[in-house]
Amino acid sequence: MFRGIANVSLDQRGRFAVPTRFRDTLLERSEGNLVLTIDIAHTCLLLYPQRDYKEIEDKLVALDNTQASIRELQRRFIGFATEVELDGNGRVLVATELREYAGLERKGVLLGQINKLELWSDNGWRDTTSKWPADGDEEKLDELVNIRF
Amino acid sequence: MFRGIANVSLDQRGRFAVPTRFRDTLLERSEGNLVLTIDIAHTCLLLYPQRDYKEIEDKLVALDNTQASIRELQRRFIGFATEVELDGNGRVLVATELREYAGLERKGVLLGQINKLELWSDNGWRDTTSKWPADGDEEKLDELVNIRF
DNA sequence: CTTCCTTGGTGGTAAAAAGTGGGTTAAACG
DNA sequence: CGTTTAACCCACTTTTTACCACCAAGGAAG
Repeated sequence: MFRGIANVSLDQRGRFAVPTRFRDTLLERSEGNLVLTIDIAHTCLLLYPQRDYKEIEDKLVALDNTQASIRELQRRFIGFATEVELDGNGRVLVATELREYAGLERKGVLLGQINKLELWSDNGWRDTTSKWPADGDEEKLDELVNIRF
Repeated sequence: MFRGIANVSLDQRGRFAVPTRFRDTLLERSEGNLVLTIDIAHTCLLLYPQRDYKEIEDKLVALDNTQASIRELQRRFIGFATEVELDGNGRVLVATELREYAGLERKGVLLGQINKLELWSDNGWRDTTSKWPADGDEEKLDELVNIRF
């Protein structure tokens, strides 16, 4: 599945080339059907093979949406979900609304995260990374997880 | 497994030769499949035989990632994980993003740490080592572990 | 002590692959 | 209908990567 980091650049039309390292996995798993949506907790976008997206969407739809907060969750995740596919050169077109959400202009960062790829604007990514490693991370780690790295 | 320290130098492309002392172990255990990622708590990189990496990744993926801090953890560890292999001369290529994270330029230090190798920039390593041994460490040690060195 | 040979480390080169830009056609939108 | 947006495709440029060759150091043998 997906792991690793890559810098990408968007052209004037808002397209970016998916690095080949991810492309093969992507095509194999999705047969070309991808879904791009927003991350409901962070200012980045998420690119899923369709089947992996669907899995999550199904769970989300099954929730009790008389609750306003769940309604809101569905609205965002599903509302922004856009079906995309790779063009002949392995590029994905990012719709204007999605670019705006993530603050994407010319430069972005693509992160492999197992079942999906995260797409950050260069600025957004810088902001996130600049916060770590932070002092005390090690202690926090111990509280969070019990993994020996 | 891995132990010991070695100085390495990176060339213009960011490659470094794995000292032969580590190389044999590395190849034997990994069949050439290695994973290089960042240390989530320190400014150094970690080089794992793939199977040892996978073991950790699996645990990490199993965690509940609706928690922001866990998500962040995955983002770092998995997001930077890059599959690498030794070239014909026993070298490893360190991607630009990883070099940046660790502040790696021309000189580095490679440290054996049982299941992985740590790769520090010379400066990063100097900073770390300059902080120890500190007065009182012996007392702290007693609190932490019960080992007679 | 000197020379040769082996082994590890370094840099360079050329071929292949990946990425980028843009022109043209087709489709959607107002 | 006119205008804008997206899809498709072609061609160029840049980057990557595999491979080769050289250099330096260390050890063994004469």
